Amino acid sequence: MPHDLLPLDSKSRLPSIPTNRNIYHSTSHISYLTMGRESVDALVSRKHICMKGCDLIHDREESRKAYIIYTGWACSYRLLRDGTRQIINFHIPGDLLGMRRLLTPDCDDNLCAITCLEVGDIDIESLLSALCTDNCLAMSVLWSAFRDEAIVAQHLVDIGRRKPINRTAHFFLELGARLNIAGLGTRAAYECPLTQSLIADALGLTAVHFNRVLRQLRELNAMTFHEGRVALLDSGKLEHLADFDSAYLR
Amino acid sequence: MPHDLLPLDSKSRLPSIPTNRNIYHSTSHISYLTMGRESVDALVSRKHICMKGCDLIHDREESRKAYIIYTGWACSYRLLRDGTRQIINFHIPGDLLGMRRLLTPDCDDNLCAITCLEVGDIDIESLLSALCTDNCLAMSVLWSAFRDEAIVAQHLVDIGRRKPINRTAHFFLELGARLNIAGLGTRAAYECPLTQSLIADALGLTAVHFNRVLRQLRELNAMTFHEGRVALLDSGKLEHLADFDSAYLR
DNA sequence: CGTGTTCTTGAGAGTAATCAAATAGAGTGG
DNA sequence: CCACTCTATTTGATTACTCTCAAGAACACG
Repeated sequence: MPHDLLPLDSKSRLPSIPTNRNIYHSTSHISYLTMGRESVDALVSRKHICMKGCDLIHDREESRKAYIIYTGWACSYRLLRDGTRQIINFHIPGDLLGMRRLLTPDCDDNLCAITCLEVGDIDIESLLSALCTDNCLAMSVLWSAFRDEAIVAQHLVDIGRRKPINRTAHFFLELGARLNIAGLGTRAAYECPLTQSLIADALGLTAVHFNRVLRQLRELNAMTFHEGRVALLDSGKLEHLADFDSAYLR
Repeated sequence: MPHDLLPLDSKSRLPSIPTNRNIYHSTSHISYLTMGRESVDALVSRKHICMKGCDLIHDREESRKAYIIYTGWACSYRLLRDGTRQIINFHIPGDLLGMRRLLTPDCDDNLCAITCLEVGDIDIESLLSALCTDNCLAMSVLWSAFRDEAIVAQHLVDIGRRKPINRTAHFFLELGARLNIAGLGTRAAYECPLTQSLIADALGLTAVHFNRVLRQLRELNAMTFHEGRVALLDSGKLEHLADFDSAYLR
């Protein structure tokens, strides 16, 4: 057993979980996801295609637009002075992008298309005025903001306190759960157009070391990531490594 | 010169910053901070005191309250199965707490009082109904959510890609800037009731190593942290170490 | 068939964690 | 006031891990 594997019995330290939790949750999940979507779609002024590798929003550039992804993957990231990059979040179809520019238009995040991207453009001015009259929309945007914050906070915990192998297991489980909610992929496998280098930059590792971690996971028969396809061979093992619970995604 | 100091000339890689940025920003800052505050205060059903070390919100417990801090410090954190802790954010007077429970009531974050805390209780149900009628309030809550997300994202970049000394410099600058906005502390010094252990848990370091980093900063004559007081001896040096820009806090 | 990118593996260096122990301070009760 | 306890801080020595550098393999693309 590798050193990084947490002992199973330490699970007992977790506080017990109220049984009504999931019921409460699945209802709020469905309503927030669906109720705002129509209002958002109504705001889309035009669709456009963004080629792979292009920045949707570039560092500090004043932008009067937000976006919703129809197809393709994107990521938000920040570049440091020493040339390294930290990826803050990956974005998949259905995600709202650039909402933070609504109120703080000069935030530092860059937004980049990982694959060729089909997005709907949302004009910030009309979004702002729509927020004032459409409560469904406001709640939906608020919900999306809280969800993003939850994902980033989870990501922070991952990088700050988990070892690379646990971090990596968590990453692939979270991504799988998100794709599942978006109707992409199955419980056992999904398409993932990210390079090892991109994921390493999200996990705070070097690409070289991330590659070694992937090998460890492969040798444990826990999962594989090959040619843009993730196969979750043993979700139980992965969930144990990752200490994973998908509740925060809903 | 220590190895961790970034060369000054690498600054040139940063894209240029539009000149109108600060003007735009200071206006939006003032309006969002003030305009929602009255609406929030109107929602406070009662004040209460939370003793140092007590949890305001405990892991997964169903809570129907959010809070606003009047005096004292708190932190949101998550515990891992192996007993380690990651602090997600520190909270100072004026901050809204537990807003995420509004829409996702079972999130994992714990909220703990670091000092004796004086908070205003906000009932989630009345907040939800108020949001539907009061646009000032809705914008204020949204603004607070985006700001929290920005802080956490910044924190993520810090932990993921910056070395401990740069991370630490960034932490103390950010904290100083936030306290300044809240009307606490000066540009050169501020009171900070956190222990080294707490800060280490926020920065993803061990307390031992954080202590060594503090010594490095002291030996550089950049800053000191002693007996609950932070002195920023050389902000220029610190800002250079941290690559810091406070725009995201406004 | 070359060119560039991504992936993979090895070897060595440097950094942060761990383990251990001493010091300093705050608070308590005799 | 002083011994005692508990926590926080400080320092040293050692270990383990992750990064860096380097180079080869696999693959896509024009």
